[in-house]
Amino acid sequence: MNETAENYDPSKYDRPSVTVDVVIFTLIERELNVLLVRRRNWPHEGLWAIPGGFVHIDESLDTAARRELEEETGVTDVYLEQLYTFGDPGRDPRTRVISIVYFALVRAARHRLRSSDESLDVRWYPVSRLPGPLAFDHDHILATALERLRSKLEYTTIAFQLLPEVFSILELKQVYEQILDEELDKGNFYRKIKDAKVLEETGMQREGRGRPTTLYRFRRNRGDEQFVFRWREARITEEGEE
Amino acid sequence: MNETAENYDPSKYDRPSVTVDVVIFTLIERELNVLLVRRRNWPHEGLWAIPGGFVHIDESLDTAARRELEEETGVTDVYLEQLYTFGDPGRDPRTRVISIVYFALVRAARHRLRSSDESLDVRWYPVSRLPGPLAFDHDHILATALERLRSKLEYTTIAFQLLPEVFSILELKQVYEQILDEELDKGNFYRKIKDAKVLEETGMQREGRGRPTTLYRFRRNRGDEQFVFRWREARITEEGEE
DNA sequence: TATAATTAGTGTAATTATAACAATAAAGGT
DNA sequence: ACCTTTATTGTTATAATTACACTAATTATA
Repeated sequence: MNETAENYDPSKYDRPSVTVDVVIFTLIERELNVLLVRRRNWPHEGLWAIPGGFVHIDESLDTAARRELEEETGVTDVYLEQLYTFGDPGRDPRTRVISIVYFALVRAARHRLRSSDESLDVRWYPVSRLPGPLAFDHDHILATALERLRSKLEYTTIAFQLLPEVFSILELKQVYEQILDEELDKGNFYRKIKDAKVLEETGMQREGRGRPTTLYRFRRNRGDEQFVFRWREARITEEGEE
Repeated sequence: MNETAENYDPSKYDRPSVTVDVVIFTLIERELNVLLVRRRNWPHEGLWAIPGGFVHIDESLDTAARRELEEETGVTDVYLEQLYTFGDPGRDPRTRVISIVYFALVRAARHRLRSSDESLDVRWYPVSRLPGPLAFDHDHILATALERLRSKLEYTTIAFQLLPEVFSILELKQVYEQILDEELDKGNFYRKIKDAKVLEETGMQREGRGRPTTLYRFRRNRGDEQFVFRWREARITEEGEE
């Protein structure tokens, strides 16, 4: 990198602006929702956008993402990973902006949302019912985030990050079904999850009508390390025979 | 993003420098090699580093990566994908530098390499025999790139990008073995590759001692789209029984 | 000319994974 | 008693994975 940094002349090369944006997902009423902010100013005033802001000069990218996330939702302990960096010239009509985009999963949301000076409004939208096209290239960014979420669901345990501390296996199954948009077999799901040994019994039960729901907790490895286990039950479709 | 760009004051926030670095892999004598440049100046003078440079204000990140790649190796038609963005403050002692890192696969390399003003030397190194620790956080970056390469080998066709236009199945198998660092079964490999229908016979053969080698060509989908097929034969190891 | 060497490929069978769906179990409510 | 609800286990067919043995085609060499 920067083999030429020592003879760098700021007037020779303009530096681009660098922002972090965070695609924040949560479940509301069993539906996958994304946090959007409504723009107050030009360009795209009135359109909804993915929240974000400038990277401070002395903070890491991860820290910047966590800060943005907390500023918007107030939540601190969440799953966060870097998604992709978007930097086409012209994606922002004001100036060259390079956005490092993160995606975050927050637990079932009853978070106070705070709209800032620059936004008219902040709210959750179901990903299947967005309020029209988003600002900038944010439709594209959101599509990328959804793709990553679906793909990681199949070989990691990120789904747990969308549920409360304590949950039932049926609730977990519903998360998979909602995000992958397909029905899964009850019996096979139970076995698969149990065999993966990623759950821990809480001893608690939830009662209502019917057999009481046994409640589990996600068994953390150490720190935030993701377990690796492969879900499947969605086969790769082959091209037609020849 | 940039909800605050309209009231942006350049003197209030310093802008970080933005570079693209490119981890360039190739096969030399059946071994996986990476392109490194030797630093001429402070910091880390004399150490080897991953090539890269500043993003021009009017070029996309992909374009910048391709430009860097061509400046270093002269090659133009290669597989390139964005890897990750590294931006910890302090990773470069001179100033805040955010590096968007790409990784590239080039075909068996007999490329003229050009060392620039800022580097003492440019050359390929086998990834298993690097010349000591690399400059900056480049050991970490290289490890990330290798991880991505290995992982994508298992469910995409990127391995083809390391071979010449025309190759034998056994040569392809050797690429997998070299990169995954494990032996694969000959018969199963033949079947798997043939069933995937990603190869096209060239009609050509290569003769030597033994049965003549039939030569294939990678059957492109359209453009650069990667076929998706899953290799496997490396099982996820379970934690010990309980 | 036989046979060793080398690369290419097919056969077979055990094991494991996936998928569909049927059946049983444990509660509370009516 | 039996209906409803959630939690489970059983069963079976099909498909994928793996290991390893075998056949095929050619050139080099003893």
